[in-house]
This record gives sequence, C-alpha cells and structure tokens, in this order.
Amino acid sequence: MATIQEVARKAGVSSATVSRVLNNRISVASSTRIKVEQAIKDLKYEPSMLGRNLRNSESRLLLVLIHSFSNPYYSEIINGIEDYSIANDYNILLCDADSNPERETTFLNMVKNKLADGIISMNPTVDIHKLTELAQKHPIILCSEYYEEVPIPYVAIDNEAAAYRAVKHLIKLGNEKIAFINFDESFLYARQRRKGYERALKEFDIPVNDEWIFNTQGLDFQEGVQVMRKILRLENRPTAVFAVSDTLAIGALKEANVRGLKIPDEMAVVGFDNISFSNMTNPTLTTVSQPMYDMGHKAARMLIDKIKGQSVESLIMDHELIIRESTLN
Amino acid sequence: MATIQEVARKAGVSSATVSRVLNNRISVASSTRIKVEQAIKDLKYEPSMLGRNLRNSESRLLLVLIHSFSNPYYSEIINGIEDYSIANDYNILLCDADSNPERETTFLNMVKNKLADGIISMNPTVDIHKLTELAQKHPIILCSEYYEEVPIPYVAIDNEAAAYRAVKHLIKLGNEKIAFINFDESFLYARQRRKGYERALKEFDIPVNDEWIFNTQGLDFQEGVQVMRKILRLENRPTAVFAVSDTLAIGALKEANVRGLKIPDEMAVVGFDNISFSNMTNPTLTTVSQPMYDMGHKAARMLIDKIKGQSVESLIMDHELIIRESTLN
DNA sequence: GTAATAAATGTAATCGATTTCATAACATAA
DNA sequence: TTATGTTATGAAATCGATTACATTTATTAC
Repeated sequence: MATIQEVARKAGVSSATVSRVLNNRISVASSTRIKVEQAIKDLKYEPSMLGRNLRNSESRLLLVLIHSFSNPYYSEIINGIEDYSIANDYNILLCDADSNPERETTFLNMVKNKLADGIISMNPTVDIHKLTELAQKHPIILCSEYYEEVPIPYVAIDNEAAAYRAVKHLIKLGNEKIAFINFDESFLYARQRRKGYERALKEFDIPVNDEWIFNTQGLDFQEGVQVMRKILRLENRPTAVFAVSDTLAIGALKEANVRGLKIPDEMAVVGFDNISFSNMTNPTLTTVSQPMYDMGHKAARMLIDKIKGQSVESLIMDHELIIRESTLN
Repeated sequence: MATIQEVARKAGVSSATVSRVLNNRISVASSTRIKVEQAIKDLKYEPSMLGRNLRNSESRLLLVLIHSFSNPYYSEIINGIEDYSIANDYNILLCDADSNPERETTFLNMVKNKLADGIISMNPTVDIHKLTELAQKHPIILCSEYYEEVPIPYVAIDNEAAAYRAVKHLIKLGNEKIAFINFDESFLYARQRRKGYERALKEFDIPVNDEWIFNTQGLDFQEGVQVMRKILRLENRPTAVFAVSDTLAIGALKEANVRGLKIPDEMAVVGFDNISFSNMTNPTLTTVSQPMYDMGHKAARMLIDKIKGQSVESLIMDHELIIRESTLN
C-alpha cells in the first residue's frame, strides 16, 4: 500500500501538496494537481484513515447500541441512522451487548479510546449510570429508550399516549375485559405504557384488574405464548389483549389461534412496533407504529450535531395506530 | 483526555515504560509498575486506539457485509461472528449495502483505507469482481453465499443436498405436484437448490413441470403471497410448495391460509433458513436449518486466521430438516 | 523595472501510541 | 576488583496523514 510520501516522491512534490490535492484545499496549481492525481492513480494510492483520523483526532465512526440483533424492531431505525450517517461521512458500528455487561464496557470504552466519535443507545438494559458519566465528556443520544432525570438528549414517542390510544381502540370495539402484556416495569417505557393503559380504562370507568396485567422478563414470541396460556386459564377471561411489543402479541395471537378462539370476536389483540411480521400473521396484527426510520434519522442528526459541538433538544415523535384483522370484524 | 505522555510525566518515567506497563511487556520493575498504574488511575487515562492502531497498522475491526438489516436470516450468524471476534479482540462493523453500489464501495474502501482488517461477506448481491480483486491484497471470507471459480475461502452448506432432502420429504408424504419458489437464479445458491429439487423429482420419476417453478426478484413475505396467488390460479394445481427462504414460505403459507386451504392436506409447505418466526406461524413451518451460529463462528475464525497470515480452507457445514406442522398431519 | 501583493509549494511539527537501540543500574562469577 | 551478563529504563524513530509557518514564485500596480 502506497503512502502519501511515495505519491509525493513520484509526483515530484511534497506530501503537503498531495494532502492539499486530496482535501481539495485552495491554492494548488492545476498543473501540479494533474501530476499528483496521475501519481495517485499510478500507485493506486488510498489514504490511510488511521493516519488521517489520528491527526484529526476523530474516527468518523458512530456506535449504535442495541440489545440484540434478533429483535426485528430495530432494523428500520438502523436504516434511518445509517442513511443520515453515511450521507455525512460517518460509518456506524452496531453493538449488541446482549445483556453481557463486559461486552458493553468494551463498547463504551471505544468512545473513550477515540475509536468512536459518539453513541446512539437503543438498549434498554444499558448501564445508565455509566452512560450518564460518559455523556459528560462524549456525545451520546438515546433513541426510543430514555430515562427521566437523565440529562442525555433523546428521541422517542409518547408511550403513555400511544398505549392510551391502543386500549381506547379496544374499548370502543366493545371490550371491557382487556389484558395487558407488559415488559418488566423497571423500564420507563413499560411504566409509561401502563399509565396509558390505566388512563384509558379509567376514562371509561372500567376498573383496573391486576389479574389481567402480566409482566414478562423478555420479548420473545414464546413469552407471548406463555402469557396467553395463563390468560386462557383464567376464570374471568379477558376478551382482548394489548401487548407492548409485536413479538409478544404474535406469540399470544398464535396461542389463541391454536386454542381455536375466534379472533377478534373472542379475543382481540393489539401489538406495538409494527414489525414486518405483524402483517404476515393470520389474522394480521393491529399495532402501534412508531416512525422508526425517521427516529433513526433524527437520532443520527442529533448525534452528529452534538459531535460538532452544537446543542440539541430532545424530540417526541408522533405514533400511529394501524388497525388490522386482529381487531377488525 | 490524558495521553501516554502525561501519564509518563506524572509517574516520573518515560512514555516507553508506560507503554510497557500497558502491554504487559517483560522487564519493568514492580515499583515503577505500581507508580505507573497509579498515574493511570489518577489521570483516568485510556489509551487511544487511533495512536495504537496507526503504529501497529491494524484497526482490529472486521467488516461484515449483509444485504439488509431487515433480513432475520442473518442474526444468528452475526452472533456467531461477533462472539468469536470479540473473544479475539476484534470488533465487527455491520454493513448493509442495501443494493446501493456506492455504499458498497464505501465499505470495501474501508479495508484499503486500513479502517478495517478484513471482510466477511454474506451479501449475495455483492460485486464479486471487486471483491475478488480486493481479496488479492486483503483477507476476505465468504459466508453462506459463495461463488464457484472464485478463489475466496467460504463457509456454507451443501445447498443442492439440502433442497434435495426437503423435496424428498414432500414426496414421501405423497406429494407429486410440488411447486418450487426460487430466488433469482443468477445466484449460485438458487441454481444449486434448483438442482436438488430436480434431482429429488427425477429420483422418483416425477417429471419437472416448469409451470410450477417460480423465480422471485426479492425475498419479502409479499413475494411469497404473490406466488401462492399464481399457484392457486393454476388449473393443474400443486399440492405442495418448497420455497428457498422462510420469508417466501411464510408469505405463501399465509395466502394459502387466507384462501381457506387445509394445510398440509391440500397444501404442504417447506421453507428454508429456520428464522425464529417460522415457529410462530399458524401452522408452524417445516424448514431447512443451517447451523447459523456455527457458520458465523467458523467464518470469523477463518478470517482472523487469514489476517494472521495463515492459510485457510473452505468449509461445508451440515444442514438439518426441521419438520413442523406445515408438513405434518 | 521595482515594490507590493497574492498564489503555490515546501519544511517541519504534530496527533498518540509502540518499539528499536542505546545506556544505566545492578547482580553474578572469576 | 574487574569482567560479564541481566534487567530496567530512556531517547528517538516510526506509523501516515494534516497544517501552521516559512519560503519561493508569479502577478499586479505604479
């Protein structure tokens, strides 16, 4: 691999001039520019990012923390992040900590080590204290997961309002006994969605029944199956389910199907996230859609602005209720 | 951010000694080691990877080329790649070219630019000529997608045998009219799977009917739906379908369901890949499983071996037929 | 034609680590 | 005590780019 020095020698100029040609700086005579460009071609020279980055003390790499590659929820957000990043000459490094704290430390250190210029975290299990400390010296943005009283800018939706809307939709269809499959409520979004669930019930004078509220430890399809089994064993059986993730909802839907329940008549189901599968279930799944691509795009913009030293404001995005067969007669 | 120089000054030693402490080199007195470690703590020093990598001319970053984040097929492979890589102090950079040749070039240049030490490509739409050229100077491994007559080591399964096995399974169940939903046959794996399909038919003296062979341009659920619609319109209608990807199979399954066909009696379905959702459809999907985690693990090992300068051999892994409800009465 | 100004290019420092080579300090053997 | 070997450390070069500053060359004004 040729270096800038070799190009300079071949073109009969100094390395400074070659650098100026590479970076399109002003003041380089077109005759020398041509000589240099020829030398670059002849030697098939490619500038080393290592040298450049060391000098500029930037890596032009952004870290994106997710919880697990297997979660289809992330893919559109990532597309949004990536499009904006690449358009601005940043690459992204996708990191799934997979609830492995050691690996998470590795990733967080990359930003201290100058191997990454900033972080977008979408990982709900991230160590928020470490992250907050890191945020004092390095640009960090939260996407979709955020924390009250943590001074890190975020982009997210209004989870309380979205859950409220989903549950209200079920009520309007005539359901009064609505189960709620929630994730572990140590996560803010789970608490917020629960608030929305309860607000909708209260608005219609339906009492909250704790027997119908389930908190899962994970978001696998299988957890949804398990919960639906529990639901079907209840004496006073709900006629509808609102799940905080499509994967849970799809598992629940499947189990209801297997048990021969008519959907939505005997069991209506609403999910959350609008993952691509949600349109491929039988029946198709009603779900809350977040503007995922847009959220990713915005998060990337916020991060890059922050890297540039600008101050950024948190964003709340609009959600949408997508009504499909699982709540449609 | 403190530099190694500042640590050296604070500890009253030279930067060379600090470096030796950091890298656990021999010959540093334990008294000075303690002084240096104290200084590192006091200054909260973290070594800059940029400086280190420049000096060592390595980035310890591996590129993983995929076609699109949205494809669930990759996630387990990526887990395998990542586990091995991280255990060997490499990080991975996930790149979806998303059939954007410009972006692909960006990624391939990273290895020329020394921003990455090697590449694992799983992208079937990659520009194989560029990749082959790059492979002459840089470590590259193909995973799951490979090319005959291209001298790049790969890890993959025997696609012909896997398809043969899937189709034979359908025949043994009594099906003689078996449709085949294949991807674009410009891809080697599509040609190989077709060969397997035809071999199974021939073995049982069933003529190949071109009317029952469909080539899709993409792998979306929706394409599977479309094909099943075409199938159901045929006068001489097949009683079974073998699709080369689960996403296609799930689309086909859904459409057959919607049209009220009994599965598997009136329409048996086999997919390929064993994505997690294939166990959540109704009925669940029979599919060919590749040892994905293992393939990723092996691919990473091959790449890192190659980076170390060792020579590596291509690998063919075993597949497995997972029989579920879509072919089970 | 000369001075003043602008444009083009080169020299050398710099980013932050690692490592070769030289040297100092110390220990051991004769 | 001197010679020899070992261990610990430092000085300085190095990786490959960028850039402040210095210098040369070209252009313009009078």
